[in-house]
Amino acid sequence: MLQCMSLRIALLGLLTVSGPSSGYDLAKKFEKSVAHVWQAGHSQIYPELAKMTADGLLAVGAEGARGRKIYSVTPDGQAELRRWLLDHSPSTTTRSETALQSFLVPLLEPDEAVTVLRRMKTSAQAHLAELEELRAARNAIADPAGRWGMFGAYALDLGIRQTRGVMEWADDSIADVERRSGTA
Amino acid sequence: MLQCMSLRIALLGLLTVSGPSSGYDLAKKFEKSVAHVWQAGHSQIYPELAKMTADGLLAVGAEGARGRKIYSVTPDGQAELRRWLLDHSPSTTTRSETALQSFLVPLLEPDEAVTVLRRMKTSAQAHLAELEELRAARNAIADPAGRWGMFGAYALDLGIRQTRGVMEWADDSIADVERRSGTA
DNA sequence: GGTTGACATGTCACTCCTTACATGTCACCT
DNA sequence: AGGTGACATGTAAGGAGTGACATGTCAACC
Repeated sequence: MLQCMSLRIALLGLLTVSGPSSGYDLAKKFEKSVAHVWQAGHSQIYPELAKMTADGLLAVGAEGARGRKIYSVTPDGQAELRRWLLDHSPSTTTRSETALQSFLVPLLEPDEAVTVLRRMKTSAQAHLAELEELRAARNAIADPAGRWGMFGAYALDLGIRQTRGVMEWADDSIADVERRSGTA
Repeated sequence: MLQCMSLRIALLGLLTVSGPSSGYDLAKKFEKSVAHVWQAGHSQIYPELAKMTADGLLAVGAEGARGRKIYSVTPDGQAELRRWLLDHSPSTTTRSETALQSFLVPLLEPDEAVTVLRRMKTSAQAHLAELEELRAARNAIADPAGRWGMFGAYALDLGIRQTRGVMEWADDSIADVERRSGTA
Protein backbone atom coordinates (compact mmCIF):
# COMPACT_ATOMS: atom_id res chain seq x y z
CA MET A 1 0.00 0.00 0.00
CA LEU A 2 2.28 2.75 -1.19
CA GLN A 3 -0.63 4.83 -2.34
CA CYS A 4 -1.19 8.43 -1.41
CA MET A 5 -3.90 7.78 1.16
CA SER A 6 -4.84 11.41 1.46
CA LEU A 7 -8.32 11.09 0.01
CA ARG A 8 -9.02 8.17 2.31
CA ILE A 9 -7.83 10.16 5.29
CA ALA A 10 -9.86 13.21 4.34
CA LEU A 11 -12.98 11.07 4.05
CA LEU A 12 -12.29 9.32 7.36
CA GLY A 13 -11.91 12.69 9.06
CA LEU A 14 -15.05 14.12 7.55
CA LEU A 15 -17.07 11.03 8.37
CA THR A 16 -15.77 11.07 11.94
CA VAL A 17 -17.06 14.60 12.44
CA SER A 18 -20.29 14.23 10.47
CA GLY A 19 -21.34 10.94 11.92
CA PRO A 20 -22.88 8.31 9.62
CA SER A 21 -23.59 9.87 6.23
CA SER A 22 -24.34 8.97 2.64
CA GLY A 23 -21.81 9.41 -0.14
CA TYR A 24 -23.86 12.25 -1.51
CA ASP A 25 -23.88 14.14 1.80
CA LEU A 26 -20.17 13.50 2.23
CA ALA A 27 -19.44 14.85 -1.22
CA LYS A 28 -21.39 18.01 -0.44
CA LYS A 29 -19.74 18.55 2.93
CA PHE A 30 -16.39 17.72 1.39
CA GLU A 31 -16.79 20.51 -1.14
CA LYS A 32 -17.46 23.07 1.58
CA SER A 33 -14.70 22.07 3.98
CA VAL A 34 -11.93 19.63 3.17
CA ALA A 35 -11.84 20.73 -0.46
CA HIS A 36 -9.97 23.85 0.67
CA VAL A 37 -6.99 21.62 1.40
CA TRP A 38 -7.64 18.52 -0.73
CA GLN A 39 -9.87 18.62 -3.78
CA ALA A 40 -11.96 15.70 -5.02
CA GLY A 41 -15.18 15.29 -6.97
CA HIS A 42 -17.95 12.77 -6.43
CA SER A 43 -16.56 10.61 -9.22
CA GLN A 44 -13.52 10.04 -7.07
CA ILE A 45 -15.34 9.87 -3.74
CA TYR A 46 -17.89 7.16 -4.54
CA PRO A 47 -15.33 4.57 -5.71
CA GLU A 48 -13.05 5.42 -2.80
CA LEU A 49 -15.86 4.85 -0.29
CA ALA A 50 -16.48 1.46 -1.88
CA LYS A 51 -12.78 0.56 -1.66
CA MET A 52 -12.58 1.72 1.93
CA THR A 53 -15.56 -0.45 2.79
CA ALA A 54 -13.90 -3.41 1.10
CA ASP A 55 -10.77 -2.69 3.18
CA GLY A 56 -12.78 -2.67 6.39
CA LEU A 57 -12.30 1.01 7.21
CA LEU A 58 -15.97 1.82 6.73
CA ALA A 59 -19.23 -0.03 7.28
CA VAL A 60 -22.49 0.42 5.36
CA GLY A 61 -25.58 0.71 7.52
CA ALA A 62 -29.14 0.41 6.24
CA GLU A 63 -29.72 1.71 2.74
CA GLY A 64 -32.07 4.67 2.97
CA ALA A 65 -34.45 6.26 0.50
CA ARG A 66 -33.37 6.64 -3.14
CA GLY A 67 -30.65 4.05 -2.69
CA ARG A 68 -28.70 6.13 -0.16
CA LYS A 69 -25.95 4.11 1.47
CA ILE A 70 -25.11 5.24 4.98
CA TYR A 71 -21.41 4.87 5.75
CA SER A 72 -19.81 4.97 9.16
CA VAL A 73 -16.22 4.63 10.37
CA THR A 74 -15.17 1.28 11.82
CA PRO A 75 -12.58 0.91 14.62
CA ASP A 76 -10.04 -0.01 11.91
CA GLY A 77 -10.91 3.24 10.17
CA GLN A 78 -10.39 5.25 13.36
CA ALA A 79 -7.03 3.57 13.87
CA GLU A 80 -5.99 4.32 10.29
CA LEU A 81 -6.82 8.00 10.68
CA ARG A 82 -5.02 8.28 14.01
CA ARG A 83 -1.97 6.50 12.68
CA TRP A 84 -1.74 8.75 9.65
CA LEU A 85 -1.99 11.90 11.72
CA LEU A 86 0.51 10.75 14.33
CA ASP A 87 3.08 8.85 12.27
CA HIS A 88 2.91 10.22 8.76
CA SER A 89 5.26 13.06 7.93
CA PRO A 90 3.55 14.74 5.00
CA SER A 91 5.34 14.67 1.66
CA THR A 92 6.57 18.10 0.69
CA THR A 93 6.05 17.65 -3.06
CA THR A 94 4.75 20.99 -4.17
CA ARG A 95 2.77 21.52 -7.33
CA SER A 96 1.32 25.01 -7.50
CA GLU A 97 0.57 26.92 -10.67
CA THR A 98 0.75 30.18 -8.75
CA ALA A 99 4.25 29.37 -7.49
CA LEU A 100 5.26 28.34 -11.01
CA GLN A 101 4.11 31.70 -12.35
CA SER A 102 6.01 33.48 -9.60
CA PHE A 103 9.06 31.46 -10.59
CA LEU A 104 8.88 32.34 -14.26
CA VAL A 105 7.73 35.93 -14.01
CA PRO A 106 11.25 37.40 -14.48
CA LEU A 107 11.16 36.07 -18.05
CA LEU A 108 8.68 38.81 -18.93
CA GLU A 109 9.35 42.47 -19.56
CA PRO A 110 9.05 44.55 -16.36
CA ASP A 111 5.67 46.07 -17.21
CA GLU A 112 4.24 42.67 -18.13
CA ALA A 113 5.64 41.19 -14.94
CA VAL A 114 3.91 43.90 -12.95
CA THR A 115 0.62 43.10 -14.67
CA VAL A 116 0.92 39.43 -13.79
CA LEU A 117 1.90 40.18 -10.20
CA ARG A 118 -1.02 42.54 -9.82
CA ARG A 119 -3.39 39.85 -11.06
CA MET A 120 -1.94 37.45 -8.52
CA LYS A 121 -2.49 39.99 -5.78
CA THR A 122 -6.08 40.59 -6.83
CA SER A 123 -6.94 36.91 -6.81
CA ALA A 124 -5.26 36.47 -3.44
CA GLN A 125 -7.36 39.34 -2.16
CA ALA A 126 -10.53 37.69 -3.41
CA HIS A 127 -9.51 34.39 -1.86
CA LEU A 128 -8.74 36.12 1.44
CA ALA A 129 -12.19 37.73 1.51
CA GLU A 130 -13.77 34.32 0.96
CA LEU A 131 -11.78 32.74 3.78
CA GLU A 132 -12.49 35.55 6.21
CA GLU A 133 -16.18 35.29 5.48
CA LEU A 134 -15.93 31.58 6.23
CA ARG A 135 -14.28 32.35 9.54
CA ALA A 136 -16.89 34.94 10.41
CA ALA A 137 -19.64 32.42 9.65
CA ARG A 138 -17.89 29.84 11.84
CA ASN A 139 -17.56 32.24 14.74
CA ALA A 140 -21.22 33.18 14.49
CA ILE A 141 -22.54 29.63 14.44
CA ALA A 142 -20.12 26.99 15.56
CA ASP A 143 -19.65 25.75 19.07
CA PRO A 144 -15.89 25.65 19.62
CA ALA A 145 -16.37 23.86 22.93
CA GLY A 146 -18.01 20.85 21.24
CA ARG A 147 -16.15 17.62 20.72
CA TRP A 148 -15.01 18.54 17.18
CA GLY A 149 -15.52 22.27 17.49
CA MET A 150 -12.14 23.17 16.08
CA PHE A 151 -12.37 20.80 13.07
CA GLY A 152 -10.92 22.74 10.16
CA ALA A 153 -10.31 25.90 12.19
CA TYR A 154 -6.52 25.67 12.30
CA ALA A 155 -6.39 25.00 8.58
CA LEU A 156 -8.59 28.03 7.98
CA ASP A 157 -6.25 30.15 10.06
CA LEU A 158 -3.27 28.81 8.14
CA GLY A 159 -4.98 29.53 4.83
CA ILE A 160 -5.72 33.12 5.85
CA ARG A 161 -2.11 33.71 6.90
CA GLN A 162 -0.73 32.16 3.73
CA THR A 163 -3.03 34.21 1.56
CA ARG A 164 -2.09 37.42 3.38
CA GLY A 165 1.51 36.38 2.82
CA VAL A 166 0.94 36.10 -0.92
CA MET A 167 -0.53 39.60 -0.98
CA GLU A 168 2.42 41.09 0.87
CA TRP A 169 4.83 39.20 -1.36
CA ALA A 170 3.07 40.49 -4.47
CA ASP A 171 3.24 44.08 -3.22
CA ASP A 172 6.93 43.82 -2.44
CA SER A 173 7.68 42.06 -5.72
CA ILE A 174 5.86 44.71 -7.73
CA ALA A 175 7.88 47.37 -5.95
CA ASP A 176 11.08 45.43 -6.64
CA VAL A 177 10.35 45.02 -10.35
CA GLU A 178 9.55 48.71 -10.65
CA ARG A 179 12.70 49.72 -8.81
CA ARG A 180 14.87 47.52 -11.01
CA SER A 181 13.31 48.67 -14.26
CA GLY A 182 13.48 52.29 -13.14
CA THR A 183 17.22 52.19 -12.54
CA ALA A 184 18.04 49.94 -15.51
CA MET B 1 -6.04 20.97 -25.46
CA LEU B 2 -7.53 21.13 -22.00
CA GLN B 3 -4.44 19.64 -20.45
CA CYS B 4 -2.59 20.98 -17.47
CA MET B 5 0.33 22.47 -19.40
CA SER B 6 2.34 23.23 -16.30
CA LEU B 7 5.14 20.76 -16.97
CA ARG B 8 5.44 22.09 -20.51
CA ILE B 9 5.62 25.63 -19.23
CA ALA B 10 8.19 24.79 -16.60
CA LEU B 11 10.40 23.15 -19.22
CA LEU B 12 9.98 26.05 -21.63
CA GLY B 13 11.02 28.48 -18.90
CA LEU B 14 14.00 26.44 -17.83
CA LEU B 15 15.15 25.95 -21.40
CA THR B 16 14.77 29.66 -22.09
CA VAL B 17 17.12 30.50 -19.25
CA SER B 18 19.57 27.63 -19.74
CA GLY B 19 19.91 27.96 -23.46
CA PRO B 20 20.02 24.81 -25.63
CA SER B 21 20.37 21.77 -23.36
CA SER B 22 19.97 18.02 -23.35
CA GLY B 23 17.13 16.26 -21.57
CA TYR B 24 19.56 14.98 -19.00
CA ASP B 25 20.88 18.45 -18.18
CA LEU B 26 17.37 19.83 -18.04
CA ALA B 27 16.28 17.11 -15.65
CA LYS B 28 19.21 17.94 -13.37
CA LYS B 29 18.61 21.68 -13.45
CA PHE B 30 14.90 21.07 -13.02
CA GLU B 31 15.53 19.19 -9.80
CA LYS B 32 17.52 22.06 -8.35
CA SER B 33 15.22 24.91 -9.34
CA VAL B 34 11.74 24.45 -10.75
CA ALA B 35 11.16 21.33 -8.66
CA HIS B 36 10.61 23.62 -5.67
CA VAL B 37 7.35 24.70 -7.28
CA TRP B 38 6.55 21.86 -9.70
CA GLN B 39 7.94 18.39 -9.27
CA ALA B 40 8.72 15.97 -12.09
CA GLY B 41 11.14 13.13 -12.65
CA HIS B 42 13.12 12.30 -15.79
CA SER B 43 10.59 9.64 -16.71
CA GLN B 44 8.07 12.40 -17.15
CA ILE B 45 10.45 14.94 -18.65
CA TYR B 46 11.83 12.85 -21.54
CA PRO B 47 8.44 11.97 -23.03
CA GLU B 48 7.22 15.54 -22.54
CA LEU B 49 10.22 16.92 -24.42
CA ALA B 50 9.44 14.54 -27.26
CA LYS B 51 5.80 15.63 -27.32
CA MET B 52 6.76 19.31 -27.23
CA THR B 53 9.08 18.74 -30.16
CA ALA B 54 6.27 17.03 -32.05
CA ASP B 55 4.05 20.04 -31.26
CA GLY B 56 6.66 22.44 -32.63
CA LEU B 57 7.48 24.15 -29.32
CA LEU B 58 11.03 22.77 -29.26
CA ALA B 59 13.63 21.94 -31.87
CA VAL B 60 16.33 19.28 -31.65
CA GLY B 61 19.80 20.44 -32.70
CA ALA B 62 22.72 18.13 -33.42
CA GLU B 63 22.83 14.96 -31.34
CA GLY B 64 25.95 15.08 -29.17
CA ALA B 65 28.04 12.39 -27.53
CA ARG B 66 26.30 9.40 -25.90
CA GLY B 67 23.13 10.11 -27.83
CA ARG B 68 22.54 13.50 -26.18
CA LYS B 69 19.76 15.40 -27.89
CA ILE B 70 20.12 19.15 -27.66
CA TYR B 71 16.76 20.89 -27.38
CA SER B 72 16.07 24.56 -27.90
CA VAL B 73 12.93 26.69 -27.75
CA THR B 74 11.28 27.64 -31.04
CA PRO B 75 9.40 30.92 -31.59
CA ASP B 76 6.16 28.95 -31.11
CA GLY B 77 7.54 27.78 -27.77
CA GLN B 78 8.38 31.33 -26.70
CA ALA B 79 4.87 32.44 -27.64
CA GLU B 80 3.32 29.56 -25.69
CA LEU B 81 5.26 30.47 -22.57
CA ARG B 82 4.44 34.16 -22.85
CA ARG B 83 0.77 33.44 -23.45
CA TRP B 84 0.54 31.17 -20.42
CA LEU B 85 2.19 33.72 -18.13
CA LEU B 86 0.12 36.64 -19.39
CA ASP B 87 -3.29 35.07 -19.99
CA HIS B 88 -3.55 32.05 -17.75
CA SER B 89 -5.06 32.60 -14.34
CA PRO B 90 -3.65 29.72 -12.33
CA SER B 91 -6.09 27.15 -11.02
CA THR B 92 -6.43 27.37 -7.26
CA THR B 93 -6.94 23.63 -6.72
CA THR B 94 -4.99 22.94 -3.57
CA ARG B 95 -3.71 19.53 -2.60
CA SER B 96 -1.36 19.68 0.35
CA GLU B 97 -0.81 16.93 2.88
CA THR B 98 0.41 19.47 5.40
CA ALA B 99 -2.76 21.50 5.08
CA LEU B 100 -4.82 18.31 5.37
CA GLN B 101 -3.05 17.44 8.62
CA SER B 102 -3.67 20.95 9.91
CA PHE B 103 -7.31 20.50 9.01
CA LEU B 104 -7.73 17.22 10.85
CA VAL B 105 -5.53 17.87 13.86
CA PRO B 106 -8.46 18.80 16.16
CA LEU B 107 -9.59 15.17 15.93
CA LEU B 108 -6.68 14.19 18.16
CA GLU B 109 -6.34 14.59 21.91
CA PRO B 110 -4.73 17.93 22.84
CA ASP B 111 -1.33 16.46 23.74
CA GLU B 112 -1.23 14.47 20.52
CA ALA B 113 -2.24 17.52 18.53
CA VAL B 114 0.62 19.45 20.09
CA THR B 115 3.04 16.70 19.10
CA VAL B 116 1.88 16.82 15.49
CA LEU B 117 2.00 20.62 15.38
CA ARG B 118 5.51 20.62 16.81
CA ARG B 119 6.61 18.17 14.13
CA MET B 120 5.14 20.44 11.48
CA LYS B 121 7.03 23.38 12.93
CA THR B 122 10.29 21.46 12.97
CA SER B 123 10.00 20.42 9.36
CA ALA B 124 9.07 23.96 8.35
CA GLN B 125 12.16 25.14 10.18
CA ALA B 126 14.34 22.69 8.27
CA HIS B 127 12.75 23.72 4.99
CA LEU B 128 13.32 27.37 5.82
CA ALA B 129 17.00 26.76 6.51
CA GLU B 130 17.31 25.04 3.13
CA LEU B 131 15.64 27.91 1.31
CA GLU B 132 17.70 30.56 3.06
CA GLU B 133 20.87 28.73 2.19
CA LEU B 134 19.71 28.70 -1.42
CA ARG B 135 19.17 32.43 -1.28
CA ALA B 136 22.55 33.04 0.29
CA ALA B 137 24.19 30.97 -2.46
CA ARG B 138 22.30 32.97 -5.09
CA ASN B 139 23.36 36.29 -3.61
CA ALA B 140 26.99 35.19 -3.50
CA ILE B 141 27.14 33.97 -7.09
CA ALA B 142 24.37 35.18 -9.30
CA ASP B 143 24.34 38.32 -11.34
CA PRO B 144 20.94 39.90 -10.76
CA ALA B 145 21.61 42.45 -13.48
CA GLY B 146 21.87 39.74 -16.15
CA ARG B 147 19.06 39.09 -18.60
CA TRP B 148 17.49 36.33 -16.47
CA GLY B 149 19.14 37.28 -13.20
CA MET B 150 15.94 37.18 -11.20
CA PHE B 151 14.76 33.81 -12.60
CA GLY B 152 13.32 31.94 -9.64
CA ALA B 153 14.16 34.69 -7.15
CA TYR B 154 10.61 35.88 -6.54
CA ALA B 155 9.45 32.30 -6.05
CA LEU B 156 12.25 31.74 -3.56
CA ASP B 157 11.19 34.84 -1.66
CA LEU B 158 7.59 33.65 -1.67
CA GLY B 159 8.63 30.22 -0.43
CA ILE B 160 10.61 31.72 2.44
CA ARG B 161 7.70 33.90 3.49
CA GLN B 162 5.22 31.03 3.29
CA THR B 163 7.46 28.77 5.30
CA ARG B 164 7.98 31.44 7.97
CA GLY B 165 4.19 31.79 7.99
CA VAL B 166 3.79 28.07 8.70
CA MET B 167 6.18 28.33 11.63
CA GLU B 168 4.32 31.25 13.15
CA TRP B 169 1.02 29.50 12.59
CA ALA B 170 2.32 26.35 14.28
CA ASP B 171 3.51 28.34 17.30
CA ASP B 172 0.19 30.11 17.67
CA SER B 173 -1.78 26.90 17.16
CA ILE B 174 0.25 25.06 19.78
CA ALA B 175 -0.44 27.89 22.20
CA ASP B 176 -4.13 27.77 21.32
CA VAL B 177 -4.42 24.02 21.85
CA GLU B 178 -2.66 24.30 25.19
CA ARG B 179 -4.86 27.17 26.30
CA ARG B 180 -8.03 25.28 25.40
CA SER B 181 -6.97 22.05 27.04
CA GLY B 182 -5.83 23.93 30.14
CA THR B 183 -9.18 25.59 30.69
CA ALA B 184 -11.24 22.57 29.68
C1' DG C 1 -50.86 12.24 -15.78
C1' DG C 2 -46.71 14.36 -17.23
C1' DT C 3 -42.90 17.41 -16.71
C1' DT C 4 -39.47 19.38 -14.16
C1' DG C 5 -35.72 19.50 -11.10
C1' DA C 6 -33.26 18.22 -7.01
C1' DC C 7 -31.57 13.92 -5.10
C1' DA C 8 -28.34 9.99 -5.43
C1' DT C 9 -24.97 6.79 -7.30
C1' DG C 10 -22.19 5.28 -10.36
C1' DT C 11 -18.93 4.35 -14.86
C1' DC C 12 -15.75 5.57 -18.63
C1' DA C 13 -12.06 7.57 -21.03
C1' DC C 14 -8.42 10.14 -20.63
C1' DT C 15 -4.50 12.72 -18.68
C1' DC C 16 -1.07 13.05 -15.16
C1' DC C 17 2.39 11.21 -12.18
C1' DT C 18 5.35 7.69 -9.77
C1' DT C 19 8.22 3.59 -9.42
C1' DA C 20 10.64 0.42 -11.26
C1' DC C 21 12.79 -1.60 -15.01
C1' DA C 22 15.69 -1.66 -19.31
C1' DT C 23 19.31 -0.26 -22.38
C1' DG C 24 23.35 1.53 -23.97
C1' DT C 25 27.69 4.94 -23.86
C1' DC C 26 31.90 6.40 -22.32
C1' DA C 27 35.98 7.44 -19.21
C1' DC C 28 38.91 5.75 -15.99
C1' DC C 29 41.20 2.43 -13.12
C1' DT C 30 43.66 -1.94 -12.48
C1' DA D 1 40.78 -6.77 -21.18
C1' DG D 2 37.44 -6.27 -17.81
C1' DG D 3 35.04 -3.88 -14.16
C1' DT D 4 33.04 0.13 -12.19
C1' DG D 5 30.35 4.06 -12.11
C1' DA D 6 28.68 8.33 -13.89
C1' DC D 7 26.34 9.68 -18.10
C1' DA D 8 22.14 9.51 -20.97
C1' DT D 9 17.64 8.07 -22.68
C1' DG D 10 13.97 5.76 -22.63
C1' DT D 11 9.48 2.27 -21.56
C1' DA D 12 5.87 -0.03 -18.75
C1' DA D 13 2.59 -0.79 -15.15
C1' DG D 14 -0.38 1.12 -12.29
C1' DG D 15 -2.43 4.64 -9.12
C1' DA D 16 -4.50 9.25 -8.82
C1' DG D 17 -7.49 12.76 -10.60
C1' DT D 18 -10.83 15.11 -14.16
C1' DG D 19 -14.86 15.77 -16.97
C1' DA D 20 -18.42 13.90 -19.29
C1' DC D 21 -21.82 10.54 -19.56
C1' DA D 22 -25.45 7.34 -17.79
C1' DT D 23 -29.06 5.80 -14.74
C1' DG D 24 -32.57 5.88 -11.67
C1' DT D 25 -35.61 7.92 -7.49
C1' DC D 26 -38.73 10.90 -5.69
C1' DA D 27 -41.53 15.21 -4.66
C1' DA D 28 -43.89 19.03 -6.26
C1' DC D 29 -46.17 21.59 -9.50
C1' DC D 30 -49.46 22.26 -13.31
